[in-house]
This record gives sequence, C-alpha cells and structure tokens, in this order.
Amino acid sequence: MKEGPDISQTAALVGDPARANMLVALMDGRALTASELSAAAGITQQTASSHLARLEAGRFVIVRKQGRHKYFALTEPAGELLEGLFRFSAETQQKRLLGPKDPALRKARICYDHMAGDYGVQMFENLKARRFICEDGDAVDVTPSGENWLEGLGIDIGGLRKLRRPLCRSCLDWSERRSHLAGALGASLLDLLLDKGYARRMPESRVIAFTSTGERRFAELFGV
Amino acid sequence: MKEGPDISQTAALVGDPARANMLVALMDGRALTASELSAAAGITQQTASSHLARLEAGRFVIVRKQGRHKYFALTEPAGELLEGLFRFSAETQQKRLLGPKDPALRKARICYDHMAGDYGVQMFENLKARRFICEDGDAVDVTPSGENWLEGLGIDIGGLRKLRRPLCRSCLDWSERRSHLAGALGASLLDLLLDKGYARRMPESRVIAFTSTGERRFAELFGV
DNA sequence: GGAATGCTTCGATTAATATCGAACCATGAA
DNA sequence: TTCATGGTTCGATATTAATCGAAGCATTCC
Repeated sequence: MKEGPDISQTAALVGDPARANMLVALMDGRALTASELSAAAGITQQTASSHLARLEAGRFVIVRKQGRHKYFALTEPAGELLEGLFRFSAETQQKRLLGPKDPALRKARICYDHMAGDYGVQMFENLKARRFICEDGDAVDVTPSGENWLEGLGIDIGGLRKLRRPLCRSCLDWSERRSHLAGALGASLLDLLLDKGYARRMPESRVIAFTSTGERRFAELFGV
Repeated sequence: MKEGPDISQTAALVGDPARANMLVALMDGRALTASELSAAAGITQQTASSHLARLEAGRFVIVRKQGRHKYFALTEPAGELLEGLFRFSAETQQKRLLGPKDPALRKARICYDHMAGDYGVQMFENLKARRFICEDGDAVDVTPSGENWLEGLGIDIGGLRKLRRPLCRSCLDWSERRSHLAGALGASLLDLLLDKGYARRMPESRVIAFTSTGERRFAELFGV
C-alpha cells in the first residue's frame, strides 16, 4: 500500500545473517573475492554466489572481474546505510562495537549459536590437541576417536553430518584473535553446556555464565 | 563470525513488508493504535500484534496504553534509521521509480487511501495556492474559505474534524519529490473522485486511471 | 592439450516465519 | 449485569528462501 522506495526489500537484503556477514566483512573498504566472502559468512560458494548476485542487484556491492576472480566491494551508499544500522543496533542492543570490554563477554559469549571468547577458544584448541578434530587449511572435521568421545557426551555426529550445515567450521574470535569452533558441532556443544545446566545465557546480553559446577565440568572436559 | 551489534537482526525487522508498512505509517510522528496499524499493513489484528511485540522488543516503537487502546510511536533512532533506508532505496531503486516504465503510476496512484503522483501534488499545490488550505511547518489545516469550497463539493469538513485522524497531512511524494495531501481530507478527496466516476482504481495495481471527463473535471477543479 | 581453480546454475530439501481462525482476556459502554 | 471493542495467545498451515550436492562454464596454469 505504501508509496516510495521499497525499504523492506532493501532491509531484507541485510536481514539475512549470511549476507550481513559478507557486508560486514567488506566494511573495511577492501574488495574481497566471492570465495573469501563465502568463507567469511560460513557458507558454500554456490550459496554465496546467489547471495552476491542479489547484493549486486540491490546496489550494495559492485563487482570487478579480474582473471578468474570476482572482486566485490561495498558501494558508498551501502556503507552509509550499514553505518546507520550499526548505530541503531548499538544503541538498542547496548553492545560496544569496538570489542567486548566486559570481562564476562571476553570469557564466554554467544557467537550466533555457538560459544566464543576465552572458553570457546579453549574448547577448540583442546579438541584439536586431543585429535578429536583436525584442521586442514580451512576444513575442520571430526576424527573417528573424536566421534566416539563426542557421542559419549550424547552428541550424534552421524545425525549432524546429515544436516545441510557444515559439521565443523573455525571462526575467528574477535576478542581472542584466535579461532573457536562454529558449525553444527559448535552449536551442539553449546546446547550441551546449556542443557546440562553447566551454563546459561544472561538475558539481554551475549554473556554465557557458568555455574560453579559448570566451571568444574568444563575444566574436566576441555581443560588444559 | 564477527562481533559487535547484530545488524542482520535489526534489518530483518524492517525486512518484512507488513512490519515495514507499519513503520512507514508511523513516520509522520503520530502515534497509532494496533488496529490502525494492522489496517495500514493490510493484515489481521493478531498478526499485527505479534509484529508489534517484536518491533517493541527491537526498540523500534514505544507503547503507551490508554484505556483499551495501545498507541505505538516510532522511537527517535528508528526514525533516523528509516530515513537512511529511504535514502538508500531511493538512490538504488531510482531507475525503477523514475524510468518510463510505468508513466501511469507516476501520474496518479494510490498512497494508502489518498492520491499521490503528479496529480496528487498538483491538487495539493492548487489548494494551497488558492488558500483553501494553509501549511504551517508540519501542520496543515483547512481555511474558512477552503471549508466553504470543499463543502460545496460535498465534503463534510466538520464531520472529518471529529475523527481522531488528522484532517490534513502532507506526505512526501517519492516520485515527484514534493508533497501531496494525506489525512482524512486527502482520503475524502480521493473518495470523491472515485465516487463521481472521474477516476477508478486499476485492479492489481496502485494506478488511478482518469476518464476523459474526469480529466476535464480535475483540470477545472485543481488545474493551474 | 589436460588439470586445477573460481564461480555459477539447477534441483531438491529443509528450516523459518508470516499468516489466519478461534478462543481468550481486559476495558469500557449500555 | 451483559454486550461490544481492542488486543493477545495458541495452534495449524503455507509460503518463502536459505542451503547444499552435483554438474557445468570459464579462466589460468602446467
């Protein structure tokens, strides 16, 4: 019914987390390739391709072809719009943009649907050290022994493998500057911690607060 | 995944057409009830209720309860954000809006319940030039002589003033980049044109099509 | 000429959510 | 009281669109 430009269409483009992640990745002004952007968003190339086509159609990005690469860069108006979105979101979600100053946030916090912060990194490195997961370049996978161990915790690796979503993914932790575990397994591990009552989400925040027994159990499971 | 405020969540709130329509309806600064907003968005009350709860949680609107009504108003940051979205969308969708694709739409179209486009702007400016309405900042009102003239057309200004809805409101026309007349009077004038058979709505479109006699009458009434 | 890399298209599946009907609650009016 | 109105909650449905696997194009490297 309304007149004027269709703002809902515009907003919907940013409203998808995958696209938003790609846009944020472009916010430093550099031009990135489609592959780099798909990695930044944690999606496959073919999914990213379709997203990027829509972002281009919506004039969020401009494309430059160079050899067999395609470089995407934010347009000027898109940058301004994203700034505005950050400003609004920072106000309404009262989160600081320049990194978690709150020690609780640095310790353990939600990153989309898995755990980030010190504990997230610790868990990831512990799993790697015990060879329950192995990292090969960008790819991360669960080893047979890891599958055993995780199923002992009640995580159905076979079931998770059937999902469209990648089982394992490494995610650069903003506060720790090291990677933590994302993907279906990352989400499942967080669910496990919450389900068992070892930790709980604090309302109106991304902080994950551990109980005292939760701290102990976490140290037993993933401690150095 | 990156840290900082979650802009995709924010954008997703505006990304739904129903919610966007409600937000746009609130952009003139008035507070509207849930029912009015559901009508503006063309959805049922129960659907609107759930949308409005989410908009409130996202700090897009603030609520004031008054009797059995609930009045919703845009927050200041939300207004700024929507402005930015309009600006971006106007720039990027300019081709579609200003292109010769659909001249009929640019000539005269429905804007919720009143007329926008070239004819809408023309009517508004004609009424102002003849001092039938006067504009004082944001406020628009009918003058005594305007009241006389409009009642001669069969529009009951006294009755319209009793409505809770503002009698006159100016609405920025996105194709003309000038204002046209909204509010109860704007709606009544459109009704008049349709009732008299001067024009009719085209199905499945916002286009208002004038008959040949309607064109003539419109020029007599509001021509330069 | 292959072979490898970067990206796209197509089809199918799945997860998310917008939507409405019906019932319900709260307030104000008769 | 009873009725009417405005708003919410719940459950079920349906549509959207995000996603991936597989296959295909295009370019560059060997």
